[in-house]
Amino acid sequence: MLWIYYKLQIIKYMSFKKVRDAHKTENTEDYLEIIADLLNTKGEARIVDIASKLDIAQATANKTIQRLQNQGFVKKEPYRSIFLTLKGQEVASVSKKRHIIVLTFLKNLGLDARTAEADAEGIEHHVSDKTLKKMEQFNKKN
Amino acid sequence: MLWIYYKLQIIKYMSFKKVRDAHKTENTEDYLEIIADLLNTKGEARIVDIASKLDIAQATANKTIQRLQNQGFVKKEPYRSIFLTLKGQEVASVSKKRHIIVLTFLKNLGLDARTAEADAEGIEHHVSDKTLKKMEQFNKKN
DNA sequence: ATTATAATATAGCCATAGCTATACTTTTTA
DNA sequence: TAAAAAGTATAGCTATGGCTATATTATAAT
Repeated sequence: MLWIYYKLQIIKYMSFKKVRDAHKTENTEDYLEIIADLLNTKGEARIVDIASKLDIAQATANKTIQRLQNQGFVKKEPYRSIFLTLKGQEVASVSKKRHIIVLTFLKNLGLDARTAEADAEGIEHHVSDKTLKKMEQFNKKN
Repeated sequence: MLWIYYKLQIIKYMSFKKVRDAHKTENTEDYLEIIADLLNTKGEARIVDIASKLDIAQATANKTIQRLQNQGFVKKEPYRSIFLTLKGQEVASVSKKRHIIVLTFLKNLGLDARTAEADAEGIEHHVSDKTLKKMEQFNKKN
């Protein structure tokens, strides 16, 4: 049964790359989700609000928005509010769905809203489609 | 009930900082866990092995090991193998325990070993103590 | 013992995501 | 409408974690 151990080890260490890849998209997803939220609730998304929600400096938010624009997720004119491109909308939509599934799952597991929300935020970017499905199944049962 | 929505929003957005903090320690935890593993199985931990397991260049591993040494997690002499300080051992130990709990949890949820391992790797760094306890409870039931 | 190979270290590059400080617009208010 | 406040942009800094290329050292093989 030693080979099983080694196989597991190999699988284990192959996953580090996946995690690194997830990290690259994580920030992007957070921004796009927040922008979509702001557009829905306030009607417009501005740098200040994003910075405030992420609890970062406005300069940092500004810089990231510029990157998102270069990468085609977002459109904006100087000193104006931010819009999502189609590409950006798609990412935001998928992210939001995933977020809700993970959040509901954690609540169903017995966690309070605060903890569920905090952990969901970190976990959602690292959950595969397979795991997401299992969480959905669990949610239906509960 | 609108205030509940707003409260949830506030909680939600306060958690971004926690996630960022987790990211800072994430890489450290992965390294220390791997080093502990290598010490247990091979008897020594070398840069090559770490780089290979993480699937990164040796130069990258080397640089990070230097940071870990500066931060007091690790000790090593030039061209020699790596040892964990007490501080490093503690982090590795906690990380490993957490990893096993999350991994077991995902398997109990019905996931195959490969997926469980891959997702556990990403998730483990973002799971609070409360959630970890719920996962342990779930594991005991199954 | 010398040479070849493997491992480690270093230099220098890139991108990201933070920050503060400062400049510049836009909006609000008096 | 002019001044104050708010919002945005930019410059320049830090740290991290990737990379390649190139030393340098240690180990293995001949």
